[in-house]
Amino acid sequence: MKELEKQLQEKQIKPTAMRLVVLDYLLKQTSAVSLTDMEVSLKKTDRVTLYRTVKTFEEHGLVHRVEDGTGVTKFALCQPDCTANGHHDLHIHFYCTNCKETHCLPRTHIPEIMLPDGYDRQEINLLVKGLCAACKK
Amino acid sequence: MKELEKQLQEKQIKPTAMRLVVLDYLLKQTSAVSLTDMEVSLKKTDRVTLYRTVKTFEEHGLVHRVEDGTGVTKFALCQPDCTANGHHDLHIHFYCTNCKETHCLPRTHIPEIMLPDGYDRQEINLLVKGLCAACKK
DNA sequence: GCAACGCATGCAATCGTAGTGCATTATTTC
DNA sequence: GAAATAATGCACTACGATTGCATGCGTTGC
Repeated sequence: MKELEKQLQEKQIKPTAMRLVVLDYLLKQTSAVSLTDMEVSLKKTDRVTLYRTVKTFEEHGLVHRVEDGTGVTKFALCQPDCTANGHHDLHIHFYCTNCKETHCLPRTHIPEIMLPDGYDRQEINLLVKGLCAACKK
Repeated sequence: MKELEKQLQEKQIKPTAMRLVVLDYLLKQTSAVSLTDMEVSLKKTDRVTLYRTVKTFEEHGLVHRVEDGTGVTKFALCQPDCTANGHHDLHIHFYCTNCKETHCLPRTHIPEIMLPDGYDRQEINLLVKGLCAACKK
């Protein structure tokens, strides 16, 4: 359990009981989760507290927001090199149209994008939809 | 005005008064619009009717859905080669963090994406966030 | 040890968008 | 022109995001 606390403190997040529970939960996930997912899995937790917890995590570079086109915001743990100053999650997000799960594909990288003159890039979001490896079988 | 009707009929959409108004509005836009945008601009229109109108348009390949990470669905006219059988809007969508507008960049194209083994691609969504040409000045 | 402070938590409530059901109106077909 | 079909408008529901406020808890200074 000390390990969890350490992870929070490395990101300058005070390790409260709630936060440890949420971090522990996130570490166990294989796909990005919505607030509702968390709320259902972690009984006895208030939705708003979860909302603020992941918000804190996000602000400190521990989780990143995943937009998968469902209109529901999902969250997943960041790569270790993310900080409060900026996220570096330049990987592909994959939404499976069958199982409805959204996976981070951290081994992938986003190719160079050419923008028209005058456009200034700050962030890139690449979402691929299709069938995941498990559902394709 | 006959021109508008023709555009609808080419996509097998019956040209009603409402639909002509919506198409006319969409043709005048330089960025993707939300239902609320339409509702505000087109007075006297019911939100649900708009909702169903763009849904019809989408099903017939006249408009495509734009996901810009704001959680609000936006719509923009398709390229001419889209049909009811499939959209071919493989261009970049650009969300300006300053003016909050979302532009289609039809001249761009999405580079080849390498997915891990087992993943089956059906659709790609590439969203770039930053400053648009107008806001960068 | 305790008082004061700040931050975290939980509850209630609000807001905005998406979506459905149904009655009414318009349009097409014969 | 009447019947059938499709489109429209209104009422209402569902749900996620978000804020305000009161309470709880942990830390610090004395």
